[in-house]
Amino acid sequence: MPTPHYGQPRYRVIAAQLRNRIESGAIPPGTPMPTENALTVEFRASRGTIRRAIAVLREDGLIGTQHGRGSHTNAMPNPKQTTLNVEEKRGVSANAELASLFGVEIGTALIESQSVTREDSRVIKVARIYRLQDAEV
Amino acid sequence: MPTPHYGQPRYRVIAAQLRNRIESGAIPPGTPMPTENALTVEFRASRGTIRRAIAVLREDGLIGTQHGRGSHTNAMPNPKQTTLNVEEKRGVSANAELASLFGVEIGTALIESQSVTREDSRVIKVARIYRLQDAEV
DNA sequence: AGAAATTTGTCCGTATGTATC
DNA sequence: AGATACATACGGACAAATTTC
Repeated sequence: MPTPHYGQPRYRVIAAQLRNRIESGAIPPGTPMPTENALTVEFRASRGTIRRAIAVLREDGLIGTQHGRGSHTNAMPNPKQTTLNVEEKRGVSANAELASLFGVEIGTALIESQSVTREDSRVIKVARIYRLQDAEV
Repeated sequence: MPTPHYGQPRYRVIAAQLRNRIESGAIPPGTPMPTENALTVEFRASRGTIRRAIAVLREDGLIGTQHGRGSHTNAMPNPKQTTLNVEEKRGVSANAELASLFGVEIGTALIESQSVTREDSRVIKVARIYRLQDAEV
């Protein structure tokens, strides 16, 4: 068979279909994936191509694979929806503690960038990062 | 030829040797890597094995590859050495601002975890992450 | 501009090694 | 021990992007 890969290569097309099955819930979290052999039959693709497709899903964290056992869908790390952040920058003066850490005088100008993480609109984490003003992003 | 991969598979051994060449400066940043064909000759390995070794280096960010052109070593993003962190946790009381963000009363106990990033022993970044006490890690 | 050569990308088939059941 | 399933490796073929002539 020739090897024309118009647009998307086969392994990506197969990966997309498998991804669909997982994200749609057809293969629930924690359940085993079909074996490589079964997939070669279903998609009429060589084992190498199937393995590449599986590798894509593994890199994306959708499945895990164990030697001799097989692949299984992962329990999604974020079943709760909308864990997003917003960021905000402002200038602050170094207090005694920060001044000591940075090795500068008290009152030196710092940049504080704050990001807030929410889980279902509830704030669960606030991160503040302090840098000297001269630092390149 | 048989395919015994005692300990490390061939593609990892080859990747390690190439990595050495890059990190030692034998192949300076920004210069082209040997072609896949040249590497198959040098290491007496199949092209597939060579390609896997190259993929390892690419995933590690040491090289870049372009279709039809070849691979080239990357300019290291951090020529400065020792960008490391230390972490430290302590309990704090929510001030007005944090209390407002978390939607709790002023004075509520929070956990502050602080990490300090240094570049050549100089502090360049201080990050503070605040969470509620009930949060799971 | 166009053809040829070079180089990486995809795919197949097969064989063997290694871990698990 | 045997069967099953994933891991590594080889060789060959063709596709696609780039460079060279």
